[in-house]
Amino acid sequence: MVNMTSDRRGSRREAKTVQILTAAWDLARRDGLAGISLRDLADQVGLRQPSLYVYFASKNELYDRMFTDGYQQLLGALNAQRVDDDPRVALSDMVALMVQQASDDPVRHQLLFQRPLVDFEPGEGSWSLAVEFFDFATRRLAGVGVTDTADVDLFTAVIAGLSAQQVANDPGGTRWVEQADRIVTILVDAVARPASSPS
Amino acid sequence: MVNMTSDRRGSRREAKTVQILTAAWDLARRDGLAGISLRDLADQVGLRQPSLYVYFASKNELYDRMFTDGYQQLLGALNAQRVDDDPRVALSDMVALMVQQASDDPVRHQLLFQRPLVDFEPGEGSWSLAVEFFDFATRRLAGVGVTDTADVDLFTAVIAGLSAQQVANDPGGTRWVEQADRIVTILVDAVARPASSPS
DNA sequence: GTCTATACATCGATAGAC
DNA sequence: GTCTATCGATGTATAGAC
Repeated sequence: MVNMTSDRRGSRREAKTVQILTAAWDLARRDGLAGISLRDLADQVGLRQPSLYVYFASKNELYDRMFTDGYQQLLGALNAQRVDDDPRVALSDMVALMVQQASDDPVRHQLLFQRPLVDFEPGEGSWSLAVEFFDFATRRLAGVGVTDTADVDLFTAVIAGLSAQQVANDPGGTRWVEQADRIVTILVDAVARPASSPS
Repeated sequence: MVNMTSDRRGSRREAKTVQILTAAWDLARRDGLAGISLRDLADQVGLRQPSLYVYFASKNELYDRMFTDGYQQLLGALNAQRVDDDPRVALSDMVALMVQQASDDPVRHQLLFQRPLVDFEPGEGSWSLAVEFFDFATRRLAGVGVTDTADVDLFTAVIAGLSAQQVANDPGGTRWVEQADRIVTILVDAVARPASSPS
């Protein structure tokens, strides 16, 4: 029993799958995630609509592949970023990068962090990447001493808020990206010494 | 020329319109905003699908009415809230109320503050209510001395973030609502005395 | 693996009788 | 103002030939 999907003969199939996935992201950026039509998608990759079912068992499976693909892209960007020696700067860099990523690809941000598709629920395997991402962020927060749930909630809200405003009111820009360092500094200071106790 | 829409004979029509609007919100909460079907909507109000066109010229006009209706609801809640003498507390109260409102009705929050419908663009008249809301928030921020664009951006991001997290991760709860007062205090303090200048 | 053909459902919107 | 009937488009998915 050879593994048919990972040996040499599977490469063509994988390449086509990647091509379809890329076209799906393009269509989602144009028509919205829910607006992806399998006919349009097939046209984009030089296939007839029913032929897509050779590569994906259903539209839901397509969304699932996009979901994992999106997290892989995001984790790739995070891991490619240099980690500053100062944990606070490292956290600020991560927050700025995440807001920047949301600004660069609002549709991906929407699929990963909002719940824009009523019928779509990510499969079990897909969640592992989301967990991996969450662990990454948790470690960065722990680096500056933020471990309490309430404190973590503050930071997740700030990241979500900067991203949401960036996407909704300055798509492609940096208006809220530029606020990342400032607000992280403010929050870290405030959480580090809880009450307003002047030294 | 009498005004047919506001005299006594118009009341039946207005009542039916309100009934349809209420049913539309219910359907949106069940199937999502984009998932509203005019056939389902007609069923809910005891009409046949084509009869809805007596009250709304198109599905887009229905969304437009929901948009203005949503802002009226939100402004109503804000105006009904007691205004604390302390401007900082008044601001905190507003932020907490907005996050609570988002938690109570995520679909309304989605329609008013995100852009979930690709084809829908609010009509001119509808934006006036959005402006009215924005002015309301601006005045509260000015009360604590926040007028610079960058500072205002910080607060709008925080409100958006608390709401987004509340809706996505604790719908119907108060986990992020409870963070409103704390983060407003932190931000007001930080913005009021910009640098970290110990007294 | 790709195709043609098609089933089957649902949608928004319009025409015209009553 | 409400209805029946229907149009025309679009959607996912399947059957079966090649």
